[in-house]
Amino acid sequence: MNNKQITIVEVAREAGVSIATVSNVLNKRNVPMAPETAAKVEEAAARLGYRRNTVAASLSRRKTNELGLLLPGFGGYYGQFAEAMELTAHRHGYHLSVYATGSDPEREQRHLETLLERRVDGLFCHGMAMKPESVGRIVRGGSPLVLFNAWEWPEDLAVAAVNLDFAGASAEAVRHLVERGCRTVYYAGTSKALMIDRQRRLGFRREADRLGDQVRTGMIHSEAGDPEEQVTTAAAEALAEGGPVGILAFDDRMALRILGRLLQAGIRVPEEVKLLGINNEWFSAAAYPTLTSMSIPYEKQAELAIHRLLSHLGEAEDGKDLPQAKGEVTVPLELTPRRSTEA
Amino acid sequence: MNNKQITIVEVAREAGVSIATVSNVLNKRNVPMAPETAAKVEEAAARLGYRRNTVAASLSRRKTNELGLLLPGFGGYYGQFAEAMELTAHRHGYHLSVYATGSDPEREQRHLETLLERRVDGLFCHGMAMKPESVGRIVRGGSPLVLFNAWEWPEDLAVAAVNLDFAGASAEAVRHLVERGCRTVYYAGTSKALMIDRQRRLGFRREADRLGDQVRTGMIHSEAGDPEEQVTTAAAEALAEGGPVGILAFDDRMALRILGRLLQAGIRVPEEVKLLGINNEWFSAAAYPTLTSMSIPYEKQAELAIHRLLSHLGEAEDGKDLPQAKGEVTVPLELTPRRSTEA
DNA sequence: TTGTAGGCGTTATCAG
DNA sequence: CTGATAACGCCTACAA
Repeated sequence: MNNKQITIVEVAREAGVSIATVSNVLNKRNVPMAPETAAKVEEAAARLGYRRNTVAASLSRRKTNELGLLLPGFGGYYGQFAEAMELTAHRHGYHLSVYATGSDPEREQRHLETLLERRVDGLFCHGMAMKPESVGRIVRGGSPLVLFNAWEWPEDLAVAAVNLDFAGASAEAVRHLVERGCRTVYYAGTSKALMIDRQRRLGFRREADRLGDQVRTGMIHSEAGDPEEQVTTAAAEALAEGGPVGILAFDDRMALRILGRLLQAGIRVPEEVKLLGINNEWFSAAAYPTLTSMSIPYEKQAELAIHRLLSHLGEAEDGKDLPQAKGEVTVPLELTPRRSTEA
Repeated sequence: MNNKQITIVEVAREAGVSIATVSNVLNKRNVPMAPETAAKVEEAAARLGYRRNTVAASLSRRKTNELGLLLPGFGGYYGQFAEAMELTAHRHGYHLSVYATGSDPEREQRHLETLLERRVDGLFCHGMAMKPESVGRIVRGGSPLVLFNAWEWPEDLAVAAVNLDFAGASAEAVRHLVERGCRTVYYAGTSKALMIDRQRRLGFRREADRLGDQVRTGMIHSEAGDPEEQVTTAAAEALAEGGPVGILAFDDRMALRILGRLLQAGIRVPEEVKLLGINNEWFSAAAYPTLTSMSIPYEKQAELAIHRLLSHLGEAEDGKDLPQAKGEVTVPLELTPRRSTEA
């Protein structure tokens, strides 16, 4: 930070007006004013190379116009989502800063506390690593919080929650596989402790139950070892009793890894095994064969979240008339069929 | 921002001391003090739920302890890099905020201006979309700037530049392919206008020249159409005159796409075509066959950059004795051999 | 239409 | 060791 900072005081002196006038001109406030006065100020500011000091402004206005977003990481889905959030926030006049926690409770806590101390106007958290009670203790009385994919979280902790409908997506995926002729369908997940995995299992199970004995199902999780390995073996065995076999992977990354195993085992996709993932990342269209996936409506998610936060701040732009402005919303994914599940 | 904020004034009243004392104990400043006074303050702060207001502190200290990082996006390499930067910054007592520009000059400019107005203590930019003159005009007199992968940029604009040695990596890749028996080697790039692509071409060409007629080379760019398509056709033709053929892709993403095309065309990797990318992203180890790549020393890059910035701020932690603390550094990549280039 | 003055919440300098 | 008090740079009634 420069020591010889130019302030509105200098600009005022240079322009021969008062600091209030400078402030008004520079912030384009609609106070009546002689055009020449404004011009004088503009020119003086430009000549001096004046740059607004937001920290002073924030302190004075008790508002920072800054938002914070906490994510487990920047890669894949999260990165895409962060960009959508950034854009949406800006469209509403806010600046969004993004941080990664690496799913580490300590890093998460540090970021939370720092942002609260910075008095951000709002906070978005995706996949919290900390326990609800700890979050509550930290966040209480601070900036409002909007959560993502927070099923089973206490209502009063956040002003809203925006959840992706992973359960619905899983169900749709199962249907898709069965419609394509799969008599056996596997879900290859990660840890059963992960909430996003639980949601997928839930939808998978629900649809399996609905389908009854039209289809045999199996669920694989990482607690029992390498899921890619397991599902490949399982699929190979099931194949012996008649195919094709369907596999729903936790996400596209896992789908890609499974694809590698299948090819390595000499199993043909989609002829013998049909495979699909979730997230629709770029490589799903690049892989060979291309991977069917469930895509995520990033813009919608972001718009929903920011709208809720702003409406909480009392800045709802009506007109839009989005669903109820607090509580929990569920956002559906969309099936994007590709070669890996073709008939 | 809450209206009924608890300030050190209330804490001071509650503890029955002055605000100066509160400030001292809360910031653990090493002023001599009665332990009981400190305890009283701590307790009062806890009881009242006091939370430090960094914006006021920043204004007063003329220092924010905040750093900003601008990236084209959050995905892949950039995301990994951002995480390393965040961690490194924290290790040095700073908080790093990350922003994506989408390689859009306007978004980039907005972020730059916002961060400058926020008086961040330092700024990191990776792959600027704006022209040097514009950046100079905006940044002048503001927070110090460290650039990444900024070849041919004016010296005085930034306090330092940390560049990846893509030229060297390309050269090493060519050598690797030739050693593995490739008599024809292609570089599949993107736009020739992209600086990071130019660097790769440079190294590729240099090594090709050095090798003389030991090897035939070809360079492909997106200006002439789909590079994945082109390189696949070219490789198929070259194959007719004897293989194996080597392909160095612009990055792992392109390598994965090319891999898909090759497999689709029935070309065997690595038997007929040997393929390698740059960045060593996660999927390079997941693809089938696994992809050879050049990995990036994220931590080193981050440490170098932050160290330079801090040393510019006069906070160099000596001892370390890193190379000269300003100007340009070049960071080498490291070959990570995998199946796709095996003999 | 423009100027004055009192915050905003902390830090830091000096006396006591 | 502790407590006033003047910055820090800007905003915003309220006055002129």
